[in-house]
Amino acid sequence: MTTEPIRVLVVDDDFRVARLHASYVEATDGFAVVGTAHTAADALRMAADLGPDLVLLDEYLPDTNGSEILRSLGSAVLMVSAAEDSQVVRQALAAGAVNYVLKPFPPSVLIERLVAFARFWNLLGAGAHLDQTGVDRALQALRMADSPVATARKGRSPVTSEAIVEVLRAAPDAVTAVDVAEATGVSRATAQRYLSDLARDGHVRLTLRYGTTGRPEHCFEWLGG
Amino acid sequence: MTTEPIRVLVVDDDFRVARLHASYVEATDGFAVVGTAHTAADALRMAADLGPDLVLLDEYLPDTNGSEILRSLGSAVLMVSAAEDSQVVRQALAAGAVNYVLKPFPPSVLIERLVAFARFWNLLGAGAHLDQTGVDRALQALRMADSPVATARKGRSPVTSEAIVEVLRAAPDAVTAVDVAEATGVSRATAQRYLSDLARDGHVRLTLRYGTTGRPEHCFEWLGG
DNA sequence: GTGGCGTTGTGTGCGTTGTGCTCATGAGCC
DNA sequence: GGCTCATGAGCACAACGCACACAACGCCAC
Repeated sequence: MTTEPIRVLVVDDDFRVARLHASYVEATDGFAVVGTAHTAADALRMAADLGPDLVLLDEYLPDTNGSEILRSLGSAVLMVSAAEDSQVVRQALAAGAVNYVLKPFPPSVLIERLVAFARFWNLLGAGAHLDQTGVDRALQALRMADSPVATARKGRSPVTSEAIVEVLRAAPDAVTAVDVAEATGVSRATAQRYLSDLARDGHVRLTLRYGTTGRPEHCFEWLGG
Repeated sequence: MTTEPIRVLVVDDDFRVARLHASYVEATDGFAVVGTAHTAADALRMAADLGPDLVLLDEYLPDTNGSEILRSLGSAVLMVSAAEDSQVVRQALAAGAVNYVLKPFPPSVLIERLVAFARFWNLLGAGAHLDQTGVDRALQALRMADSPVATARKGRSPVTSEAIVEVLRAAPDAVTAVDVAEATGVSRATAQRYLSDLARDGHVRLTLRYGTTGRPEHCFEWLGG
């Protein structure tokens, strides 16, 4: 699992912010910061010199906008910006940013997305032949962090969500809704509500237990993240 | 909800394939084909002239590779390619392709992803301010079509259907209902229910094995798609 | 050759069991 | 004190396995 680290170039006009982001990257398993830039010109030069796998790019730079140089960097780009205008976001994502993080953000938001990117990167790094399913799995891994587990979805409580995820993490293998209900103390119906959310967002793998008569029971397995 | 259509440029070296893909695009609500190109040079020129919102790009072009011009097109790119090498796929996705469809594919695969792209596009087109949740929702919409939800028929489970298709894909040649039942864990009756559905919809080829006494056994062979 | 018979796998009604939805209730938050 | 919102109970139905009727072959006697 431990292949060579993903080489990251951090770009932000504010050198303190850049240092902060770099520290987040360094703190994430499988990542290494290879450089830091504060202007678009520097970013382009360093990207060409260092050939990073990923660039953390700010939208607001002193010489030009981040989205202007996005295509010229020659590597994957994760936008980190305070630009909330949807046109700007759409432009950046259409131009090829793999993700878009709005400043300010807690460290976990960036780290989770880095982890997701790493999983995506490694899934496609095996060098083997792929089918459509393999491509889709990789893309889904990339999007896994986009719906945080402690989500603020309608009718769902972050506390309960956290408790259920904790049970799934601790479980050695697949568990049923009833197992989760008993372990957390919530009712079966509530456990199923949260578990089906997690399955829909791809955080857990859903399998069915056959063999007994009656409708098959759902088994949930945590997929990390 | 019906804003102006998404303008698409179709690029494929084979003009028949390009025409086919263009017909898929035209058949999808909210999309309009603004041009067709067969070489990388043409694609670049037409992209600059027409300013499409989305480019359907083939990897294999007579003058250069699709991923080479991916960054220079100035619009969102959906890769349509037969290149199964994971390095190529990773390169293209890192360079900014919003999706990657492996040829050959049934029309539904492309159309579903186009619809997903339209949802993504419109979610970010409102022009309003966004928060992180809004960005994530848009990205999630883009990935919605990537998990092929197999069946919506009454009394059939998508999960079971997926499991059975997986066995059929993995099988080197034709398998019987009992083989599928043992491999997945479902009963023979259930396996036969799903297999006969697949056969009726034309996803598997059904052959009969004679020679032994008794009723001939059905053998199922995956047909791709 | 042909019709009856045994054999083997297929298809379907039925009971069973778990899921997901709706609605009313109790816990927080102004 | 009214409001929202997550939870639990109850219920409709979804999706299995089981068992049996039936279908489609090979075999053999005539």
